[in-house]
Amino acid sequence: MTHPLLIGLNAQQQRAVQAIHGPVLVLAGPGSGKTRVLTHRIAYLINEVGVRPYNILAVTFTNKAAREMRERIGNLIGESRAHDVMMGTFHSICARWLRRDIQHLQRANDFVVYDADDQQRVMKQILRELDLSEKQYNPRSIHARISAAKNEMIGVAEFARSVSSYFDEIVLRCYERYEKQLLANNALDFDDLLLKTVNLFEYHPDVLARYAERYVHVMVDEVQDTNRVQFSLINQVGAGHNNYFLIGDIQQSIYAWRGARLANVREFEEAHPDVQIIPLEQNYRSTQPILDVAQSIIDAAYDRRHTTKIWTDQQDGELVSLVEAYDHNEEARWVADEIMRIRGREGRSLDDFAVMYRTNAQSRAFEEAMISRNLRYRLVGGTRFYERKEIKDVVAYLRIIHNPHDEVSLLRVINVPGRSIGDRTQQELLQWARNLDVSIWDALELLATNEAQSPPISGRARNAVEQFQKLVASLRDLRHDLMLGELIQRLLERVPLQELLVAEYGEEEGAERWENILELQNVSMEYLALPTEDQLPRFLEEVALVSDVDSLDSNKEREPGVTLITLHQAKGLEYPVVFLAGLEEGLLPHGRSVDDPESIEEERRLLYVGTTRAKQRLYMLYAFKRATWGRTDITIPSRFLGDIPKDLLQRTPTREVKQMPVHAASQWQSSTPQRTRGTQPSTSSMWSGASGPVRPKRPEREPSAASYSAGDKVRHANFGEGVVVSSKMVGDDEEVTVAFPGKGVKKLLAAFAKLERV
DNA sequence: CTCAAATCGGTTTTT
DNA sequence: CCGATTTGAG
Repeated sequence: MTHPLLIGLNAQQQRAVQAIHGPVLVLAGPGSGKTRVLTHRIAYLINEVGVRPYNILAVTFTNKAAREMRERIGNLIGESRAHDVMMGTFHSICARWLRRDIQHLQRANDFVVYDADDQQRVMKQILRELDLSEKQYNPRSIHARISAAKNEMIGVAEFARSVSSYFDEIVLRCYERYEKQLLANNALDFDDLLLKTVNLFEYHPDVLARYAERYVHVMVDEVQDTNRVQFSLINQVGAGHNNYFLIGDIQQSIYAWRGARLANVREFEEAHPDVQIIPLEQNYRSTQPILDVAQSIIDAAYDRRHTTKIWTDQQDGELVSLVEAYDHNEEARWVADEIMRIRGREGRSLDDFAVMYRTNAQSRAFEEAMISRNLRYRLVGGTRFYERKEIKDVVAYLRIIHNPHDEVSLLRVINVPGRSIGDRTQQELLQWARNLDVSIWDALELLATNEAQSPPISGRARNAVEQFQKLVASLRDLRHDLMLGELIQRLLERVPLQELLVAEYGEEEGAERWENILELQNVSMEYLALPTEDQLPRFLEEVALVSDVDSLDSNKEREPGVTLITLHQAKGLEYPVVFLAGLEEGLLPHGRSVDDPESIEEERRLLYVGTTRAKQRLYMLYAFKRATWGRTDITIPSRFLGDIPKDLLQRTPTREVKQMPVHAASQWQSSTPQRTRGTQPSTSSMWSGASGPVRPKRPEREPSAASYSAGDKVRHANFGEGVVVSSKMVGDDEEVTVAFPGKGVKKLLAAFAKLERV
């Protein structure tokens, strides 16, 4: 008799669920139900094998995946039993462990976690102190280098040994200083969360032993995207019991640029000769035509050692559409229109649709098209909630309440709102603190308690600084006694941020940003259940570690909307209808990857990931012209399109035409998809170069006449009366520029802004 | 120190 | 093109 937890699983999946001893490597294609396998396996281990939830460690790629998996396990075997499984991303799990045990590394556990923005601020400060020009040494690239080193577990000392260029010399000096600074601020950056944990385990085997004993089963999803530190961590924690369960898809490896090593998988196999390798090849997600396209893209890969066949029994389905748009705006408009058509015809929810693209910047045109058609959408990525300036300001206050030595946060808000503590004063303070070898906070305290010998500032500035110190100190006094929500309330009462936002951004946007702060306060209510003194630290930790996809919840309450998302973020997700936009040379493959064959191959896999997100319908789009930075260029369709046999695609015109554009049709059909694997882009011969066939010319869309002209007087619901400065047609929409006395000049979409003529 | 004007420069992808 | 940062005047 089949066990209840195995019902509905195929033979390979059952094998994976039941492989309860020793190292297991599951090589799973897209849509093969690996999440399901992981879920059922955990439930099975607990219910049937008698493993305690507490003894299971499962690492997922996003926090969202962990949350959903926990919920599903709860449905299978009961919430209370699912509760104690240790689940999350590498980063969140390491943060939990460090919070508990970092004192073994002589560090306090009230550390704060620095995100990209904070890291950058530290770097800038360091460049300033080292007297290096920011122009010459870009803080981002220096930090990128340090980050890469940390991912490879190369500390300052080892980095020093491998310096081989002048740039490295500079990086080394910054690296040393950067580490010092983070230590002084009692801060860890993203990379430290992993690296310090590995260090902790390395230097303190007794601490490691506790974890290694506890976690009888170590499971890791998306193992192809792990970097060296993460792999070390897996090996450290898993070595005791040797019950590894690693799931991955080599063809979906898209994170080499942040240190992911495919070699981890190979090394794992070599280190464990007894490894069981279980393939999952059946795809339950997509129709055959979609998989055919995906397969043809991956089959053209330069390195075919890993290409495995995936198959489905869903033979029927629409052919994949290939669409050439005139420019990025038409591309977006066409997608929006097609969504409206299909939605009506097939009775679909907006949740069924996703638009995927290579760079975040591409989302803009889609947003505009959705807005003008009143289609609700959900933008994933871009500026995230916790990266918004006003949110970061509040968070910075909370951070110094938690850990006043956090210099980045302190300097961020010391003059927000304006307290007349300008750059000059700040630099003086900083210098003074450095000379005394104390943190800025310590320096402020010295100043406030009048213990200072020769303070660097006096008069008004000094008074302002002391006021600030008192403010923070008084809030700090409350931190253990007040619920997080109340603490934020007190903060907002004493720091007039609302007024500041209105002053800075105007009535409307100021109110919008204030809403964000109130939303933050709302989020803080989720921590009510924790003991009062734990609320703030846990909140700060999560603020730093949430990713944007995490917020893509499956909440039934929310309004349906089209998902706009980057290809990277789309990994692991699926949608009935998918539009892959901007399949052009320079975009996919991205221009930054063209001189490196390995990177090009990663771009290919990225497209593979994109195509395999689609369940029923897939559209691949490129534009004839694309505007970047206001400059419009003629494009070349992505070389990867040339790897798809023509009979797998249907060309779909973007507008009603009597006949297919002659050139486009004949070109496509006459091109023989003979692949010259890896050596040269096969499409280049088809499209680019003077000798190639002429690309279809499309007439410019006839602009319909603008209905407003300069000098017209109009009224707007929010801005009141104004005078039209100019008006132009942007596609189907009229963009009116209106000057509102006292409110400034605004660009408005006529269809949207509901202007009244006066 | 603050404000406005001018200049610069940036786009991969993310935990 | 748009935002962030720098510069110069008050």
